Amino acid sequence: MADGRQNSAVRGDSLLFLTDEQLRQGSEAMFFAYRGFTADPDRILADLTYGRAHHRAIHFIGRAPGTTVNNLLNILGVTKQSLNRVLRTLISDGLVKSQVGRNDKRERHLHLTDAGRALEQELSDAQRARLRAAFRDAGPEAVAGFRTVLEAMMDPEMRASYARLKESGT
Amino acid sequence: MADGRQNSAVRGDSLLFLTDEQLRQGSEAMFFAYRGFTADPDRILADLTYGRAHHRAIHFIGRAPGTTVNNLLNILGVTKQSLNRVLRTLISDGLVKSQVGRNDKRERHLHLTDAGRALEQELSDAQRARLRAAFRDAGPEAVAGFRTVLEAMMDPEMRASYARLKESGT
DNA sequence: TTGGAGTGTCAACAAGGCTGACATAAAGTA
DNA sequence: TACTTTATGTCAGCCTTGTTGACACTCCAA
Repeated sequence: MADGRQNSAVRGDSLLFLTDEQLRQGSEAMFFAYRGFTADPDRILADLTYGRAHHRAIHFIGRAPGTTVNNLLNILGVTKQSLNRVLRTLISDGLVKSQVGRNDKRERHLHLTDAGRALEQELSDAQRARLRAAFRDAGPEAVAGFRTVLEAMMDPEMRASYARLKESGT
Repeated sequence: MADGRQNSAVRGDSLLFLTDEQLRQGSEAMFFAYRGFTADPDRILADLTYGRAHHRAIHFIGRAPGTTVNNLLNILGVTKQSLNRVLRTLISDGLVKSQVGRNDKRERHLHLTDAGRALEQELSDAQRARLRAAFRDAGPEAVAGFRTVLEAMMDPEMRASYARLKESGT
C-alpha cells in the first residue's frame, strides 16, 4: 500500500489519519486489543464450566440489578434460547436469581446472589486490572479519545444502551 | 450525566479517569464497539458459508502475502486444527493458494488468489467504512488516543505482532 | 374472550474453539 | 548415516455458543 494512491490522503495533511493504511491498522489494533481485553476473565472462566457468555450475563445483571430477560436480550444481542441456556445454568448454580415481576408477572427480574456478586467481582477485577494499567499508561487524553472513537463505532441502538448504562452508573 | 461526557479525566494530574466506574464504562464501550466493528463483515460472510474465522485468515494472508501457516497461527492465536479447517475450505474454494517453500520445503506459503483478494477487498471496505466514519467523527487526536489505549491493552506478544504488521504496511 | 407479549423449553443444527493422536516430509544434528 | 525436531496436515471427538423452528404457559389489554 503506497501512500501515493490513497485517495483520502491527497486531500490534505489533516486527513492523513483516514488513509486505508491507518484504518487497517485501526482494525488490527481492535482485533489484538480485544484479545487482550478478554484474556484475563477467560482464564478464570476456563476453570469453572463457564464461558464468555456467562461473563457477559453476569456483568450486565450486576450492572443493572432487577433487569428483565428481554432487556438483557437487547443488550447482549443474542437469541432468547441462547441466553436462556446460560441463565439456566447460572440460576441452578445459585449465581443468579430470577424473580417474577410484581406489576407484570410475565416478566422475570434478574439479580445476582452473593455468590454471583463474588464471581462478578473476581471477573471484573481481572478485566479492570488490565484496563487500568492501559489507561494509566496512555493518560487521560488518550482515554478520552479511546472512548470517543469506540462510541462512534457502535451501532445506534448499542450506543443508546451504552448511554443508558453510563447514566445509571453515575 | 450533567455535562455531556463526564470528563473528570481531562485534568492531567487527576486520577479520576481511573475510577472503577470509568473502567467499567471502558469495558462496556469495548464490548459494544466490538459488536459494531464486526457487524458489517459478518453480514457479508453470512451469505457465503463463511464466518469470522475465515475473515481473519483472509485478512492476515492479504496483509502479509507469502506468510507461513505457523506465522498465521501465532497471529491468530488458535490451534492448527482450527486454522487448518478454515484454510482447507478457503483453498478448495479457490480463495487462497498454498505453495511449498523454496528454501524450506516443509513450510507452506499462503497467498490470496484473485478471488480471495476480491473478497478481502469487499470485507475490508465494509469494515473500513464504519471505522472511517468513526475516525472522522472523532477527529485525529481522539484516534491517536484510541490507538494508544488499544496498544496498551494488548498482550506483549500481540503488541509485537501488531508492530510488525504496522511496519510492513508503511 | 381473544390476540399478542414475555418467557421458558425442547430439538436440531452449525461454527469454531479445544485436546489428543498419528502421519509425513524435510531439515538439522550427533 | 541415524536420530530428532520442525512444519504441516488430518482424523476423531468434545465443548461453548450461536442459530431456527415449534410449542406451551401466563398474563395484559382491547
